[in-house]
Amino acid sequence: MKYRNLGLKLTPQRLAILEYLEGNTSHPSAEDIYRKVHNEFPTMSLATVYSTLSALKVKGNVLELTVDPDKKRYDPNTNMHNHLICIQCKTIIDIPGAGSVALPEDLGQDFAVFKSHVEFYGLCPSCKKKAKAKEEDSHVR
Amino acid sequence: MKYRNLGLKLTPQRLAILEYLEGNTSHPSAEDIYRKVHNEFPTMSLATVYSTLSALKVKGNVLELTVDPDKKRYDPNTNMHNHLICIQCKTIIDIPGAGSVALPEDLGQDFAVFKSHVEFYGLCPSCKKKAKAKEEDSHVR
DNA sequence: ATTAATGCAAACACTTTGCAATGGA
DNA sequence: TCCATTGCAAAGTGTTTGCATTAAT
Repeated sequence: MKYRNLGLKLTPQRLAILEYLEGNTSHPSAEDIYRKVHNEFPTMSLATVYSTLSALKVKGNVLELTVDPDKKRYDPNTNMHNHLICIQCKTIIDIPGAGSVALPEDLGQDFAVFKSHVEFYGLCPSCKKKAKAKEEDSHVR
Repeated sequence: MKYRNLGLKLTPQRLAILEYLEGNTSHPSAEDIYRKVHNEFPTMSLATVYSTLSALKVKGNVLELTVDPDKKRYDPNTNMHNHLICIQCKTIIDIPGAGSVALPEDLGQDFAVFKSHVEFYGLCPSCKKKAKAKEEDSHVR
């Protein structure tokens, strides 16, 4: 099975969390994960979610995002990518972008940069469409 | 006086906070601000710090940063700039960078981007120097 | 005189911890 | 069997809120 080599004991709880996370691009919080997995697994506790996330983070199988001012979000996509935060609906959307952004030239010597992460603040496709429709509507009136 | 046009009542507490923030590049947390200002102003309460920060944020005089996983940090520099988080000493350092980073070309139509913020993860000048010294030391041994 | 701001304490939200019981390896 | 993991509850942070008092305008 695909999770065999994680170096973690594969409890049913962990499998349920891993399955929920697999390919998930919704950047769920611990609470989000708990709610979902709790359905199929009523005995699951929130502490277990936190402990599993912590273990996965250490193993490098999950990224802890600090894009939400209220709570940590988790991302099973550990490949380098960026995020757009929709200022309207607050959705967090993956934005491809492999290479690390470069520091301004004159600073390159002073710092060592290992990775970078870009937060775009704007409108997601859905909210952009709505805003455009609203704007056109106001022209007609 | 320079804070007259904020549209806020200028209480001594607020003046003390504004003065502490003026030109400050340390990205302090609410607690940091409280501790400092509490010295010269023993009656100052933490709730007042939070309420003042909230008012300043609304007025656009302070930025609330979400770069620290543990707490919010505040930045009186509201001009567009980026940040480097030193993975060694955890310091947050301003990195110039005016223009908004561009989205990947093929996504430009779907999204609307108003601003962007780059987080660089690496070593600050001081920690880079230390790391280099240590490395050279190990060559000699 | 009005009305917003203060300070305190209580409430809240998120996350971590201690520990006995459980169950993978 | 052994030791990591679970679930629960309690505790720990950071932040917000309610409210009577105070003070800026």
